[in-house]
Amino acid sequence: MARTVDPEKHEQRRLAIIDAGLTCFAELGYEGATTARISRHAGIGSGTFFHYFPTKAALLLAILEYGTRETNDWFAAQTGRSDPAQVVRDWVRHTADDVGDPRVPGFVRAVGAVMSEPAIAAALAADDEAQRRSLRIWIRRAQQAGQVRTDVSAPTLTSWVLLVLDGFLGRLATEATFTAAGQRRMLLDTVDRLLAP
Amino acid sequence: MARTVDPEKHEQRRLAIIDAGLTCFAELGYEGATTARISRHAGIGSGTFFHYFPTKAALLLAILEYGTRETNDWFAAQTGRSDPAQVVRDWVRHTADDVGDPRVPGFVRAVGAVMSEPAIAAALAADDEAQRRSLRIWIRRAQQAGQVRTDVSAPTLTSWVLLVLDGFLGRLATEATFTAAGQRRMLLDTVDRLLAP
Amino acid sequence: MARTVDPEKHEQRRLAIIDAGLTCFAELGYEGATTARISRHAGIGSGTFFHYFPTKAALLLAILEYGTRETNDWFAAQTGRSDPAQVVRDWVRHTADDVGDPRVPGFVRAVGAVMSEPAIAAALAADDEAQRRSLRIWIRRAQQAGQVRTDVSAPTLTSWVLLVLDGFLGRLATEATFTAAGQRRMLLDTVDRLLAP
Amino acid sequence: MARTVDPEKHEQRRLAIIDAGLTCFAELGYEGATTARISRHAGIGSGTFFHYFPTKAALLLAILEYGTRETNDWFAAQTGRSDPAQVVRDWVRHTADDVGDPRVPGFVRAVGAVMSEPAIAAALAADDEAQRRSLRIWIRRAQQAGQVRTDVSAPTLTSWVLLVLDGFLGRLATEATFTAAGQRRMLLDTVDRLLAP
DNA sequence: CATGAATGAGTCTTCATTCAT
DNA sequence: AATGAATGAAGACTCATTCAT
Repeated sequence: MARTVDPEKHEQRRLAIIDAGLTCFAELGYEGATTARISRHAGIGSGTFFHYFPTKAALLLAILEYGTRETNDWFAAQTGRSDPAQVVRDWVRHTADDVGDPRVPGFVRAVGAVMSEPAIAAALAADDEAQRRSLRIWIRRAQQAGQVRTDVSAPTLTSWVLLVLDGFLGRLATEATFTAAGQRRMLLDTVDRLLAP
Repeated sequence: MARTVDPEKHEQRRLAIIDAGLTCFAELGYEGATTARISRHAGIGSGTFFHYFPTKAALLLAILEYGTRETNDWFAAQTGRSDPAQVVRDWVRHTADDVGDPRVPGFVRAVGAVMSEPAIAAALAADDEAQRRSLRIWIRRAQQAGQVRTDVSAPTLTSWVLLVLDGFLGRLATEATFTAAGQRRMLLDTVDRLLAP
Repeated sequence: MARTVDPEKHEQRRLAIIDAGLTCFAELGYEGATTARISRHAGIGSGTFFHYFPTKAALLLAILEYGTRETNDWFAAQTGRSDPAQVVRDWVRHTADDVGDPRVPGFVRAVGAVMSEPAIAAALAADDEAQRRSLRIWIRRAQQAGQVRTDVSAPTLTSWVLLVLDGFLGRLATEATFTAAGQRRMLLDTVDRLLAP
Repeated sequence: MARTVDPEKHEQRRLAIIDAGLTCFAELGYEGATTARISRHAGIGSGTFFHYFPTKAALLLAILEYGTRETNDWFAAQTGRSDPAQVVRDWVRHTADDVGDPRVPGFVRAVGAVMSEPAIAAALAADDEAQRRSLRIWIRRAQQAGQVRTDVSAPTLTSWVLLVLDGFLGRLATEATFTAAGQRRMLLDTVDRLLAP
């Protein structure tokens, strides 16, 4: 009996749709990116889309979860490292690399507009929470190691590191001359200044 | 011949629509905020909206221009001051006050997603440019006065101050516990650290 | 006690609106001609329109009735003439002159599209009937005088004269090179051929 | 991979919409015929309409082009005939048959009012030009064969034959007692009189 | 499973008409 | 009487989602 489903091909297509969604959302915004256009971009029929995602919002959710998982994976890989301040710096660097993908800033802006949907707001919050939780751990350790200022609580410092990364993303989307590569050193310097004891 | 227009009432209503637009855009996003809902919120009929703004996009533009004008007015009022670093700090404080209006962060996110419309993208760029141009002048003066570091060019420093303010706005929208009032001191401290020689 | 109404001015304005309506309907079609535009064209406020005509359709009706009255007046002025065939020819010539006004063909086309409104269909029928009734009398007399063929009934011949005039109007609207002045002689010749015994 | 399109059914439906459009435009005028009503008449959903025609104007255009193509086909089928005057008469008869469809006069009137749309004006002009061009050829041949008068140029005679046909259509729409069948003989006689040397 | 045609709810926008001044 | 701001009903068109093939 032949397998009618090829799980590998299925996953491949799923990723193709996620990729197309990232691109289209970034270029056109959430509402501007029609399921038909995303489907065409992914090389599938307009009805096939709904074999992979029950709704358009579900695709957005999947993209967000994908990002959350990557965050978790990255931090999981740092387990056991001994220089906490360096882990924080590495995370900043890692994020700066991620947003080298020119679609990311556009995507983030696109998503910002759909927070009326509770499911999406929840996913965004979960994504943020994932970053904050992991990062906070290392910041606290860095404080305990005397590498980072202690006049401000670890949760607050964490928010401020994320704040700088958020702003970094925003500038990339706003100023044409502001590039991830060109401003990377300044980014690290700014975070250092923010955290310096 | 009786005058049928009461210019005062007209301006009042125009402002009411702008206010309703700000609220609705912030809560529902640009696409989510229907003209019908904005009209209801402003207490006018659905057709009346179009007596004040020819299109929905024009309302958004008007809100943006309103903000740009306020920026220009604020900087115009600083002319002649002698402590440039203090002007920069005052601007940061002023911005922090503005975003005390809880609608502002939501609005900014909402708008970020509509950059497909060239007219809106242009208005956003103009708004950003207005801030950057004025702020840069004072930052340069602060550099010349030795109040601010000179290892980074004034335009870049300007971008980074705006980056912090952008990120500040973003955090307000993302983290429920992150409030403008509570983080105001930290904001000023961060900008000080960013600019310190 | 001052007269608040100046009947002369009132009639003047009424005619101005009728004229503006003729122009706008001709240029833009019935639906395309908004009451606002007609009012502006007539030099009055958009609300004033409705002091003179209760609805937009009523304006169209008034224009049609104006034409009907002119037709009746013209025929009334021919009473007592002794050469019936010449009266018919004069009517044709008179009509050709009327449609020299370049708005007339456009207006007729515009009106053709609104026959769904029963009131307008009735007015158009009345206008046509007015022409047919008067013209038929003279055609019958011309038959009795042996000036016009008798193998076809007077009512039918009347319809065919009107048919040629209708077609004349249509060509003016369709062919740019077909002008009232240039085709006038041909028009009379064609009617002569149509009626020749 | 299953074919999801049945081209036959697609064409069938397209024709159903064209037919419904013809009926609705004729009865209600261009503006009066809403896409919703046309869709209901064609037995399809209101959104389906736009799978077949991108705009309402495009439907009108399609109907007009359909007529133009029929005209061209008819004349193409006459190639090689030896009695040019008879071809002209046949064309007149053919047209009279076409307008036996009681929707045609209404449709023509309806369309006359939409000449503000340049695309539609162009299609109407193209349709007229198609008729004129083909008809002119045969009229010129008839002149050369001595069957038709030569005191008037072929283009002008062509316009006048079309004028009579236009007027015929108009009368059908205006006078209830004027029928295509009843006036057919008179139509041919009138054209004969118009063209007689 | 894949497809794309079909659907209709929902959007922005227009405009005849009303009415307070 | 004149004005033009206000109104809301209605229309063209879009698009997420369904379903027969």
